[in-house]
Amino acid sequence: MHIGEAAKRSGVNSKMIRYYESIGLTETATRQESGYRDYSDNDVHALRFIRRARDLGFSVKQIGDLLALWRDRDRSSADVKAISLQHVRDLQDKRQAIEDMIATLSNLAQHCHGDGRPDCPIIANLADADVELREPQAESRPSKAPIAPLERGHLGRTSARRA
Amino acid sequence: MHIGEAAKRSGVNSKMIRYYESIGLTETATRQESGYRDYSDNDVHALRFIRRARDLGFSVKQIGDLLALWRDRDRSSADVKAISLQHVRDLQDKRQAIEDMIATLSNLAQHCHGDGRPDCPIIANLADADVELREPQAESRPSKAPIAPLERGHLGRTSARRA
DNA sequence: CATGGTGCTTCCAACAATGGGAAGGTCAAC
DNA sequence: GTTGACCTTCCCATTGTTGGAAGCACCATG
Repeated sequence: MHIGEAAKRSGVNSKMIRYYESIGLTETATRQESGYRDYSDNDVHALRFIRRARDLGFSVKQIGDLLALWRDRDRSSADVKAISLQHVRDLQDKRQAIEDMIATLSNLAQHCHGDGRPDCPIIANLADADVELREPQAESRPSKAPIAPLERGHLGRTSARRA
Repeated sequence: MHIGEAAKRSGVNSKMIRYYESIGLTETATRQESGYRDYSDNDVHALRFIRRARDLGFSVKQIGDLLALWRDRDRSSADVKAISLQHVRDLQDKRQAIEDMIATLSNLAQHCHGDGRPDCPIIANLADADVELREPQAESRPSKAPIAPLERGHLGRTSARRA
């Protein structure tokens, strides 16, 4: 079948199929006389594998490893599990980083009137980290370093809403 | 002060300072006769603002908006809040996507022996989404679509561990 | 047969944010 | 005067994906 059909069946679009081939993630597709790439059901199967792995957030590099293990009938499930668990740890780290951001920002936003006036604890905090939120309480701890430095790196365009 | 000093004080490295200027996020730095960029305490203040906003996961675009509001003495806190809350929602979406991945993958991993044998529910599921995990229970619902399609887009190199 | 239209091909660019590095200029200290 | 730290600009790489242009293949209908 042609690449378009393979794309439809696998859920990986033509562009990406070619890309995956170009980086060696998939094997070089056979060609018809026309020059068109030719795909088998097996190829589609592999593409779906890739698609699912991507949906689980595996990197292309990791998927390469997983594909190799998939093809290896003598694989150890331990190897697969190791890759997966490492990925889970990475995901947990990301989640933690995001949760910290959410916590800080929600807290700041909660204390923002959100009206026509300029006073805003969010801006104030960005402008000067020493600006603390004053809870309607007694204690006014001069705590520094209010915002978690956390991980550097800032999550790609993950929330690419398919508008 | 020179860019290196500004970098040290702001927590934004020289490379990024120049980048932020190049994309118009910060104003064009004044130059000394030598051609070196010259920074004031105010400039450093702005850079720290940017740094904190980045730590909260705001995009450069959003930071541009926030900076404009910061400079605008007549701003409405509502505008700041709106940007922030939108960002919180984006973060929550990302968190949700990540949590779904974690849930699926943890579940699969939990059912993987992780020994020397090749049998592996993780690989099996990637290879064929119809492969369901059989809980030691009675019901065997033929549920399809086990893995959430979720958002496309796959979180940048967020977990860039500072080794 | 000519003409479309659709799908395929390759190649190049862009995105976001950051880092690495080359080739060269400036400045201060020695 | 030379060394070394710092600055300058410019290009490249990253990650995964998308967009587009220019050109060929194929199949339809007029």
